[in-house]
Amino acid sequence: MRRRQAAGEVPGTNHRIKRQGLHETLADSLRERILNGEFKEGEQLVQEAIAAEYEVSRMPVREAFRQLEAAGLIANRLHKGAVVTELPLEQIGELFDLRALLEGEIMARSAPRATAESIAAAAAILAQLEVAYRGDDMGSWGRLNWDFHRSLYVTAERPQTLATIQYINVQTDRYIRLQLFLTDALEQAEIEHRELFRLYAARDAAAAVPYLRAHILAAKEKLLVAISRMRSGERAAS
Amino acid sequence: MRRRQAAGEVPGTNHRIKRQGLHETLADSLRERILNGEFKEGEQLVQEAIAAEYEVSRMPVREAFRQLEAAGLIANRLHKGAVVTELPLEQIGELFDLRALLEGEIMARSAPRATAESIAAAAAILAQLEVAYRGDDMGSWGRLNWDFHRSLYVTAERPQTLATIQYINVQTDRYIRLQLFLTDALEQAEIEHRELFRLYAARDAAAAVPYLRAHILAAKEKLLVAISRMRSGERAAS
DNA sequence: TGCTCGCGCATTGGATCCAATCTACAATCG
DNA sequence: CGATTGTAGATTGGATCCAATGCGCGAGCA
Repeated sequence: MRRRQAAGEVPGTNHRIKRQGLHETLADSLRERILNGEFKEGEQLVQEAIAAEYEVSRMPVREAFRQLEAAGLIANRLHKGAVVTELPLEQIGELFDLRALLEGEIMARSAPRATAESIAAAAAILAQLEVAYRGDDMGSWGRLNWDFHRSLYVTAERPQTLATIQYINVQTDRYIRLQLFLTDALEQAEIEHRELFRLYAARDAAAAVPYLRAHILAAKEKLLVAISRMRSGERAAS
Repeated sequence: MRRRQAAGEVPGTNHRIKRQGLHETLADSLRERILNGEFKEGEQLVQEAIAAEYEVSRMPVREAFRQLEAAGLIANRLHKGAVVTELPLEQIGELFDLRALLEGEIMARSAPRATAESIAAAAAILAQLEVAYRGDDMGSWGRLNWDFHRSLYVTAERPQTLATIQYINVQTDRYIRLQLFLTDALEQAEIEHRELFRLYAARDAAAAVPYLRAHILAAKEKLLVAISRMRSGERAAS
């Protein structure tokens, strides 16, 4: 990228452009690649290599790395490079416990405040989610899954809680996507999503909260089994 | 800092040195200054000015800014500089609600697991805290206050939960320190800390959890009153 | 043969230079 | 006289260069 052409911009068609720095675009791309499992746990990321791949200097890569570090996806060791973080099994489980706690809490407040608009918005995302599901489009499934959950929470008007939940969801996302590869949990998730939406649209917080918690904790159990199998398999292979 | 002398290092006395990059040292210093209220809400931070003040180039400042942005203390607007974030009153309250929820949850697990060592460690920090209190040393009081709370939680062995709590505490810290200036809440906090420690040392989770929650929520109420008074005062003055 | 010291390579951290962009103010035109 | 445009100053974003650090390998010595 020698002379300024900010990624996806086409000068003639600019109606609503992105207005974000190169490093941010980079961070988005790298985050997606980590969450999709392209960069595996423990893998080292070399600034020079990434910079060459995207045809930029190392500078925006450095800044992107800092953002990813703050998001907990990589760890920067002084003068020793960055590695994709690897979470022990208990901590993955702990993240799901946190989600059950926080998402339950926010749902208790958001469901009674559901509006016609918020319900329509959630329905639209759910539809996209099912399309992605049937199309085996795992890349967008991960993002849409979070978008759906989030669409159920916005009416709570709790930005700090939502931000905290989002942070935790980023961490769990890559393991969830991994699980979708390994198990047939997707079908079950689809059913639960539909029920979750139904309860939200009915503004039935008393039913939605325990259902949501069960949804998250069930995903936790399946996931932990899948990961522990996979990891012990890897260990045996190496 | 023309030729390499990493801030606080004295070459002859290196037993356990910090091993951290300049940008990290900078981030620590700037964070402390924001939390202490030296940089007020909404105030703009100019890279060049900070760089000149610390006698470094703008580069480590840029990296430090990114860390602070990730911590939620400043906001970087593209080509428009960084400003210290300002939270609306409701969101400050929300942060305290989150703390009550999460710290209560972790205390329920950590108190029964208290060990002689963890109790001794907490007692030591509590002693330091009271020294800082009597010495009117507000700078270290802020840090010690968090250290004390944290020392009560380590036995829960929930690193992700603890990290989340820490993140939220960083946000609330500057308002707490502000409150200490404005009110006489310190004395009350000291009493509650002592009681909190007593319950933890007795491994009485059933009593400690509600007491802790009440401790946090009481602080919330007092703080919100103090801040709303201060802000309306500022508005009237301007 | 085994251990240690030192040198060289790989990689990151920091400094400096240049480009891009935002703000504000002023000049010009209707 | 007001609106709009152009231009200068300020400030950040990106590129390139240099310094520092960590690591591995091989030479040299006991």
